[in-house]
Amino acid sequence: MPELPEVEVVRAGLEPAVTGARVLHVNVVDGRALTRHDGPAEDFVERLTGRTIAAAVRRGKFMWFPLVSDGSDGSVGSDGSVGSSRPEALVAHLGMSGQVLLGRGREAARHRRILIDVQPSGTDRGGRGEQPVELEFVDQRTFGSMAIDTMVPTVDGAPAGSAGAADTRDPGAVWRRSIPTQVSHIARDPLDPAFDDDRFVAMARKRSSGIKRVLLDQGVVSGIGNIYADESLWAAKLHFDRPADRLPRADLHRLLAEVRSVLRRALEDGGTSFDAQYVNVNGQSGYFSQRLAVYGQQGKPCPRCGTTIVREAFMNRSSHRCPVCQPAPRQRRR
DNA sequence: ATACACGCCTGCTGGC
DNA sequence: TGCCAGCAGGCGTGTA
Repeated sequence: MPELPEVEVVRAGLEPAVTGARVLHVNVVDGRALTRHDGPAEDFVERLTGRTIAAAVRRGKFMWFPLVSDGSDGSVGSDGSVGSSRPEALVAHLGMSGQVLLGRGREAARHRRILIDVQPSGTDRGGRGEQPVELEFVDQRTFGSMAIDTMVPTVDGAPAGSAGAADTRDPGAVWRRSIPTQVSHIARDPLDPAFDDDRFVAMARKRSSGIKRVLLDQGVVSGIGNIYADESLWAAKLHFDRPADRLPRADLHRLLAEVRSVLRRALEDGGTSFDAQYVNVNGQSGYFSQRLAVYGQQGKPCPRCGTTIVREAFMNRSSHRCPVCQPAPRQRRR
């Protein structure tokens, strides 16, 4: 279940391979991987083939790869677009079980959905032509997908997301301040320098639902899924069903700080893996699962107080908490 | 506007 | 031992 740290690991892994690379060939093995693409597979292939990838960007759990036309230097057109046409990007969401693997001549993964062959730029490595690289989009449950989407300017004028080295290398590029249409409704994530803490607190305090529901609402704050929601709430000593509009501002700010701490630690460990479903671009697992305090830890002692962790139903999914550190709210609603 | 159920999908697990 | 219901869960959509 890739959440922000897992997606960022993938983005960072792809960045050196795809930045400046030219798309040589596209093979849609399974059309279900294009559910986010507005058009047939042929259209996807046509609009991607021959394009050059400017960077690898991420906001929350979405990744995208701004496309420039071949030969373009990324210059700004009169309409504010990059290159000669409307700005476009290859958008990718890993869904529940998506992976992007890098390599050449690898044995085909069982749930291979899309293959993209790219020619790395190679110009910064002595000018010697590098071998083509294969991007393999693998997705067991097909909740993930790719698409070619047009981009629109960010509403706040700030960079659209995390772009690794391009954050400092290309701060002024038009694509930095453009976001794919289908990602534009997604809120910034807590690791984004342009994330507005006060705005998050204000939005949360207008919601009568439980705080966990708010954490999982990608329109309020992005990148958090069930695992990191539970971990963050445990760290902040908050029960998942505490009505968000009754939480003191200080608690929400504290929660935000814990969210960031959890996400950063998970990132350091290469993400959370329970099985082979989440891996980096080289097929390797992350190690954060060994540091989980509550998620999947039902029956085990709370790392803080020793009380047995419980698992409960919430929002048609499971929540994990310490009954002592995270007591149920006094007045349950509904 | 917000809240919430549902469908999408495959593979694993637990119960009978 | 074998089978199948239930579960895992992010996101878009539809309905209230």
